[in-house]
Amino acid sequence: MSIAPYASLPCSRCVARESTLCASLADDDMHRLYGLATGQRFEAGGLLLRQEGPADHVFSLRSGHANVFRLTADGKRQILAFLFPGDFVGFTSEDNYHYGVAAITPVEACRFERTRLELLIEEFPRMDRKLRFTLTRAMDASFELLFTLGRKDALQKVASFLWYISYRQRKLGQPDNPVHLPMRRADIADFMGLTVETVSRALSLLKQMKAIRLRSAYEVEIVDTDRLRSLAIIVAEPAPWLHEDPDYYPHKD
Amino acid sequence: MSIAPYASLPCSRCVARESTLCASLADDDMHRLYGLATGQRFEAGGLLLRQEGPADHVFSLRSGHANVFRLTADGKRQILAFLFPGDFVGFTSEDNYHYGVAAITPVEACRFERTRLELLIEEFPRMDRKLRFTLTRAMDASFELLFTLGRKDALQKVASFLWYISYRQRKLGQPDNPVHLPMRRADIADFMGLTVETVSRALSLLKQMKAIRLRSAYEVEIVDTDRLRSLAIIVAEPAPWLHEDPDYYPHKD
DNA sequence: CGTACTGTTGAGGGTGTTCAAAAGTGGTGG
DNA sequence: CCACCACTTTTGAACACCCTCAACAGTACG
Repeated sequence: MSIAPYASLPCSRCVARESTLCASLADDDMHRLYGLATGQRFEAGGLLLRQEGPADHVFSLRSGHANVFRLTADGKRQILAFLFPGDFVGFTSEDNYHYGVAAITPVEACRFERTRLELLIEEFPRMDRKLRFTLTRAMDASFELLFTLGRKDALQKVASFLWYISYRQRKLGQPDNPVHLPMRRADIADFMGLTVETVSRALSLLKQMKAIRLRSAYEVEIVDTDRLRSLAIIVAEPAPWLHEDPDYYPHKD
Repeated sequence: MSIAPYASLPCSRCVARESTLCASLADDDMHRLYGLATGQRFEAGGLLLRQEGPADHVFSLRSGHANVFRLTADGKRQILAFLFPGDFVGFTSEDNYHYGVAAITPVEACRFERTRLELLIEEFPRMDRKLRFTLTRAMDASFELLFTLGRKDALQKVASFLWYISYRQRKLGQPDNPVHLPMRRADIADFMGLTVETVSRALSLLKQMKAIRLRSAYEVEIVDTDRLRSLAIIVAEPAPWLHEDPDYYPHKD
């Protein structure tokens, strides 16, 4: 039985090809990973992973945006991360997810069964390494957010957020200046540990300070880059969330 | 040249033997890892890693406690994690550490050069896997902290903190009830995004509620476990409205 | 054009911070 | 052993920032 040529796989034209999971396989091996993938589409609001559900799947985003969130019984929500094309999500050390993942725009994703994926990884140790590097990046990003939540005021938080989204756009090869926000104010608020009103006020203040201009509620133009950066107290460039560039690490594979 | 028998290595009696890095090697291979290790001691306050310094080393804690912190030029500090015996620290995707690591009690640690460690890992792919699992756990813990910082009030934060330390003690095989705090109030405050005064007030309130008793400033007895747990909101209750969703997987293809 | 949802703006109140001082703790030397 | 000192913790009071509640404005969609 002959193997499907790489060029015939959707993977050959997928944004995520160079990211995380997929990037660690050579063209000739891609069909192995593709064979495990279930393509899925979600409407905005659709749930990729359910909080408290069995932790048996992993997703890789091909297009669209999603958020990783955590809810309590009393209705409080904390968004733990925003997912962009190329990101993956679902690895956890728990038996059940302690977070949910919801699409905030229409999403296309590849779903993998974790047990079968782990078997494949065992066959291709390079994947192990790649995943480790990506998780290390995720930890760096998480530290960044921890600092933001713990030690910045509302204005600094919102400035940091805009800076972060701008950065993510650039990492996807898009222009970084008109910042397009795929999420609602409520999402921004739950990400930064604020309320919608405070987020709105902070944006108005940034506008009034002439640091930004609001083309629409979801389209932000950065006018004064220095001002915004100094407000964000960016000690370090926010590490991309679960997204990998050309290997930084000293040892190539 | 003969190989040192495992029993003669300090590793055979080390707390960290079953943790992270070290656990992924068989007894007969331990000398390889040990050969890369530089034993180091730090007094309380000593710096294992310097924020902004070159990211070229990794530490594994054999004894004592440390914190991972981040400072800004204006003096604000956020503690990102507390380290216990068996923990390791130092992997990052950046060229320079965006955090520092300081001993809060006397610390014994093994220091590894990252480049040489990576070479060893390449030889023993099991280490890659083990590190990945450990990093996944670290991400879970980080998510937990993000939720705490973003969506809990002062009392809940301090309750969560006590619960966490109690948990860490249990995981080290120690009794979990008299909670011994190796860190100062300022460390707790900088971990939970509060001030020392607020931490102190929260502890006094917990004492007044008869949830805890303060044997000394650093020795906390949990009197009312249920009360403390419910304040900490440790496990998010399964949100009912999430389980009603008819189609978990909206679109198959 | 009406409806529902989302975002913005305003006013008042609560929680945590800031500033300040007292009380507790540990170490050193007389 | 006590006195003294430096440091940490606790407690108090006033203030600031963000949240809550509320009303209004903007936008999308039928």
